[in-house]
Amino acid sequence: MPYVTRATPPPAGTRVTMKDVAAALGVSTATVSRALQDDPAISAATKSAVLEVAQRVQYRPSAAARRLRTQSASLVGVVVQSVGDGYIGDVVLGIQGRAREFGYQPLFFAAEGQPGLESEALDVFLSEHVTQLIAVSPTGKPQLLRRAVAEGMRVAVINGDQSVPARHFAEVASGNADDKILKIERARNSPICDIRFDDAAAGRLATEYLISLGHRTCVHLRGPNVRSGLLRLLGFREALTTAGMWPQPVLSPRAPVMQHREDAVTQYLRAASPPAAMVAYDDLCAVAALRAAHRAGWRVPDDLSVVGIDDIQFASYTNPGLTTVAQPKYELGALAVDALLADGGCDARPRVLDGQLVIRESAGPPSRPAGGGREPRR
Amino acid sequence: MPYVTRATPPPAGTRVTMKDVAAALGVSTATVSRALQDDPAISAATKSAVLEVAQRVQYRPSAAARRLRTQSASLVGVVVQSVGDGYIGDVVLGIQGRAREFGYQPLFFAAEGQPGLESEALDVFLSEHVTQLIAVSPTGKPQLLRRAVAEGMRVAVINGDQSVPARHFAEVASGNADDKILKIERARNSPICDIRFDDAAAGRLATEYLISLGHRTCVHLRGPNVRSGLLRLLGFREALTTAGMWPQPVLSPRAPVMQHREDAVTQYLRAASPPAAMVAYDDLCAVAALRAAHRAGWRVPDDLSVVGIDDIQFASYTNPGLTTVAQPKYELGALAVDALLADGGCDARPRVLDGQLVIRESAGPPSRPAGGGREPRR
DNA sequence: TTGTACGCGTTATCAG
DNA sequence: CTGATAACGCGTACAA
Repeated sequence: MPYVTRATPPPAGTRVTMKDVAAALGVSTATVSRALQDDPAISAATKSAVLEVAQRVQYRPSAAARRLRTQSASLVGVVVQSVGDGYIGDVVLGIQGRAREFGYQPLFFAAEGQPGLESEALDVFLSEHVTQLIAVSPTGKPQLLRRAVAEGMRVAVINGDQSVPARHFAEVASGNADDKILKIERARNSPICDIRFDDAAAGRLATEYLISLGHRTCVHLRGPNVRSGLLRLLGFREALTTAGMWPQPVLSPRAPVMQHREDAVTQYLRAASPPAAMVAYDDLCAVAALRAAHRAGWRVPDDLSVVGIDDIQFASYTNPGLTTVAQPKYELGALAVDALLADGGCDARPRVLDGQLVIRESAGPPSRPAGGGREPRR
Repeated sequence: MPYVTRATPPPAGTRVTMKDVAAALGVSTATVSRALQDDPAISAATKSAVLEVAQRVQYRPSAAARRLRTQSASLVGVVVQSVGDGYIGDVVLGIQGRAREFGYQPLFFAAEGQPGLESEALDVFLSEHVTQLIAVSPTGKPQLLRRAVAEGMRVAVINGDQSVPARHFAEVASGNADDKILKIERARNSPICDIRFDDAAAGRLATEYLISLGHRTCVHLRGPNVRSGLLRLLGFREALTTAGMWPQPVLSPRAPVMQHREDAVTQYLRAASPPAAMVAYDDLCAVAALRAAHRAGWRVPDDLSVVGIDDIQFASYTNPGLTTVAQPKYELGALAVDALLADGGCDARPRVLDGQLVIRESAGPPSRPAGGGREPRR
């Protein structure tokens, strides 16, 4: 028999509604509705008939009508800071992929760190009946999040960060101030679920890898004054302490921009002598180190081993390819959705995910066989 | 007088509707509706009163109800292929920024090149009453776009590309086959508006820059077998022809992946001698060239000058910083919105935007002063 | 200038 | 198992 005759597509603007489907079968719209949502109280025969017709006439439910009727949206709002920072991509995919499994649709909004845009994002979400919100690495004030919970939204934060006083870094870099750090870790906002990367563990892992390669001198390139920066430094120190190699130098760029990072590394390299090893706050910092080393004529990894953290998109394209601790980006996104939607979204326990070492070419054993500790010769 | 008493936020789930606002003022919902949309037939007094109350009780219009009533959505669907390829970010911003000016909200969908996802994206858009669609550098079959126009959507394509036979590249690289290229350029889909980067001009600009620096030997690193690749090669050839330097070598990686690109460059470098110059298909190809040069011990830009095209996010972080022809990414996004929304969206003329040279460190004059043409000494 | 009444496409309740 | 009916929140033609 010939292929099903496709109804000619409606003249651009008209919609096929349930009424049309119902009329085509001589049943009521209620029946159609029931068939479409697998209501048990319906005969198998009519159900399949409805499904068949709906398919043939290209029926699509009106999200607006459904939303109006049910007063619930199946939408999850997502605020990201900057798109395309090489890290957000897979997180977005994780969110979209998992949300899809729940029949939810993500509604993305790029806030670019502007409070005005954040506020507008919330207005849009509210208008759209969005009740679930995911904030991806929010950097600014927690204003948006507070307002969101005040409006009755469930919110999950992926890698939320917060400023910490600069002196905490100095304390960790020199003395023993773990208790302070832990206190910061407690400061949580209750109706918000935290999904995060284990920064301390990542710092530890990166450092342990360099130690295992035989390095005896290992420097840290600090990140900005935020909690994740502090925790990665903490992990760095822990690994070194365990190995009996603490203390080691901590490089502090004057500002969290590429140029200052390069400067800090350049300055260090001038005073040091190969071979050395470095754990950078993140891949971007690692890239700054790579550039500084290149300019100073140090070869990577022969003279300087560098390990980054994050595994951004570009980590495999640096020169040489960057060894790094990868964030489980897709999973972070997926878990945020789970936190909001699984089991009715009543599970507010924070999730902490471990990183994974990705070995490329920027770190290797010290070129001269590792002997006892070697002091940089001035 | 004390600050306006804020009504306690509704108990999480309840919505403030027009009815509430109307009741608070003792007017009808029609009046409220009119006041909110600047209907001329309303007294200034009641209008301001309504506005004031609406503001105080945190009224937000229900997008769903409005959509159902007006049968139009103020939504623009956006399909991107891969998020976070370092290029999409600013385009997204341009779309969001301009859409906002029209009171439209972008609805993003990452299709990742999977036809299944593309189809689902369309279903979602249809359900959401989306009638305007933007596709950002679609790679796959034009299936999605065809279906979209069949469903009555207006669609704009940013940097749409299409496969071209591999032999066209060979023809351009050797003979004179411009007419074929132009024919390809004609093959357009009518109800679709094309917003695109001028690939040929970019190829020309990159090449002219190298020539202006004094290079007499200038090689091209080919991209994949798509139209943009062909056009950039064409621009490369035009610039060289004008300068009386054609022909020059065209490197053809066996497959459009980083490894093969590196291999192609490595192979060329082995047979050549410094100094040389190269125009890469895009920044990623340029990065491959940088890596190959680094491994072969050639210094950039002293021994090899490299110019990329696109100016992806990471171009300023390569080692050395990449000189490249920047796409006007934000503007591409903004113009796509204009094409759909400005003047009722009846303007289907294609827009072609020029690139801009961004000078960083990867290209410089040949280290030995440029004399007559120098042949690579085998 | 304002109010009344209706319908957009669904789903849920209540009869049958 | 199925049909009639009401209501979700808003915009608008029509009446006042």
